[in-house]
Amino acid sequence: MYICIVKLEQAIQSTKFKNEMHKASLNILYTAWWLKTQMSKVLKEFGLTHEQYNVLRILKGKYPEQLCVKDISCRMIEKSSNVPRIIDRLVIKKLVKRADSPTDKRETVTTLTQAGLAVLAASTESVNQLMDEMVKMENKEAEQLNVLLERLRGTEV
Amino acid sequence: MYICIVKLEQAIQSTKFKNEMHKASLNILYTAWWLKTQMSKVLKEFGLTHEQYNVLRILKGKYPEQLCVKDISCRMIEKSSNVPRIIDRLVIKKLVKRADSPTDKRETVTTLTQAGLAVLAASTESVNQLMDEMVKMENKEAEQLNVLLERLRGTEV
DNA sequence: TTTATTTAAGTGTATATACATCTATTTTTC
DNA sequence: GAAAAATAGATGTATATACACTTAAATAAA
Repeated sequence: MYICIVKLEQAIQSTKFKNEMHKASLNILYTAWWLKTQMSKVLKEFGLTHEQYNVLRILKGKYPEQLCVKDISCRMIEKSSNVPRIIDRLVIKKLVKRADSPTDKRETVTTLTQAGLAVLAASTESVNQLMDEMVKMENKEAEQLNVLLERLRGTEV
Repeated sequence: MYICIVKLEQAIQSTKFKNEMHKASLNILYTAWWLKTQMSKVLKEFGLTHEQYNVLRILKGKYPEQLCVKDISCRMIEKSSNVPRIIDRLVIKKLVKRADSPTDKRETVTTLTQAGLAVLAASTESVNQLMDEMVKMENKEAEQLNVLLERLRGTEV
């Protein structure tokens, strides 16, 4: 058991921020890293990486439908993830199976195996349990956080 | 010019969230990816990666002091970054110089070169400009966001 | 219908992440 | 002061990221 570093200032040993928005952007990057690290520790027990888990969840969302690489890519949180190679590794572990698309010969379609469903169910339970233990936040606060994050991103470039 | 995807639901093509906290965690991961992607586009013009830029900023924070690898590591946003190899690449580009520590023969100390200072100044200006254009957020809102992010992380494990 | 364009996915490379291991020091302990 | 433990950093490997490029197939344009 260890005490988590709470304050950003402690976490990155810095107190000099240009303004609150600058601090917020570092805070988001740090919090994302923290979330991923915590989750990865749990997923490792199931032999999964964070991104492999993400692909399995996406496949589950449409199960038993078969999804092509593009359909998976556009649902990924990190868009630039290299989905074909993540699928390669899931195929080796027999958690998904891949086939040629019947309608478009360019596409390959992927779906969960029974093993994939089982591993996903078990790992999801562990991840949810971790989140419940780790994050003590009121529903109202989480709602507010969602609003602020979308306001932050909500603009044209 | 393109319209950014604002809503998380659109960005990851999903509307099924366990609860607001689950949505918030995905929202943080997505927003962090979005911020890093936007910043990396700017940094690429200076031949820098996001992590190389982070190391340069940390060195600037203590300049002209020389920092050992450990001092840099503990200030990184992503703690597991492999600082020795990031420094390797910055040395090749002649943006930093590395020397043996006079006080501890195990340590190597790193400091910015004049070129490093110049590249950092120019790239920081571009990054700040991007952030100003991209993120339209009131100071009060950013403050609130910081409070919520730290509440999210503020717990024991 | 033939060519041109677009699209889907796979491949290659440099960098980064995550983690384990190794070596050379320094510090601690006896 | 010598042996044990801890620390700093380098190194190796598998996976992921970011981006450019290739190939095959589908679609659009001529």
